[in-house]
Amino acid sequence: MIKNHDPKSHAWAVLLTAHATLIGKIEAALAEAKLPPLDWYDVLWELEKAEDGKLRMHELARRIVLSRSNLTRLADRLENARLIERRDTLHDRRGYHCVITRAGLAMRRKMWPVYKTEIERLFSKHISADEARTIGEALARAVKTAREH
Amino acid sequence: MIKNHDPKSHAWAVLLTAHATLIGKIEAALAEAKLPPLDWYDVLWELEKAEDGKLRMHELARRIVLSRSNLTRLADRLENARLIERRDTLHDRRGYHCVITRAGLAMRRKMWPVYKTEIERLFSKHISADEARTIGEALARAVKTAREH
DNA sequence: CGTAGATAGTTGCAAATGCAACGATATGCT
DNA sequence: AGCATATCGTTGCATTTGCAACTATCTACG
Repeated sequence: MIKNHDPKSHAWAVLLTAHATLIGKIEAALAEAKLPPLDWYDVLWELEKAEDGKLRMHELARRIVLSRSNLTRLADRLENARLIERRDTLHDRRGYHCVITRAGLAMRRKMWPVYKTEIERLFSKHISADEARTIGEALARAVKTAREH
Repeated sequence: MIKNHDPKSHAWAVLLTAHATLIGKIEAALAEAKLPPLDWYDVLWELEKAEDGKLRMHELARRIVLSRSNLTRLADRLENARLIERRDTLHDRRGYHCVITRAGLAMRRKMWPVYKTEIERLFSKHISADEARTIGEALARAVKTAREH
């Protein structure tokens, strides 16, 4: 099979359509299961992984790759749903800690099987472990340098 | 370096952050250059590639992975900017052809160098041709099967 | 033919997003 | 100490998105 595209542009193009297609399916599966959108999962999971289940707003925004103002409102929604709380920080009165609640932990746990099933069905099933390693390493390099500056 | 993540979940996670990070930078570069957002590029490019520079709405939506209703409004914006036109189809009075205009071709050509530079700077520069092939093939497989059903 | 159901595309409305501006606090420099 | 500057997070506003409902047309089938 002959491709008249250079492999890098092709990879980029496919990355975009893969992202759009798979995210669409995953959001649909979550909605179908009456669960919140993927955004919420990301927040909950980052908090759960973090020391003491808490992070500063700006740090959380950085980790889930979201603008600050958008995180403010995403956090509002999660706080309304009692899945996280905002607590004053001790040493910087400008900011807050986002803290995951017990209900937040439970929700994350409830979302995971649905999410996981979709990742496997749509993604993992179709790629080998070697390919996965290649993808992970290559993209991690790109992200790393994109972030540095 | 030891990872305690399986390579596939890791690849998925990195894919998401890479997408978010790089798209953010690319949109910023386009805005900086006073050019329209990436969406517009996708529409223009699909039309330009298509036979006679035209496609049915639903086909265009499918190719750029966008819901129909969102395409309706994206097309409205492009039509207002005179970059595309909607023309009645001969054989199906329900639908239209989206046709790229001369100005649309020019705009696509104007956006490309900016887009291309960013793809290279943020993506291509950091991956080898082999890695690119692996990424392209693996993700294409995933997209293909995700679309089939 | 005529009707039932599918398909094309648009629209209304509620929710989410992006951007710039803002108040508050922290930091650095003289 | 005192002032300029940077950072933290939020807010207002205009734009974009997502979903369901809707009109119009097409297709299939009795």
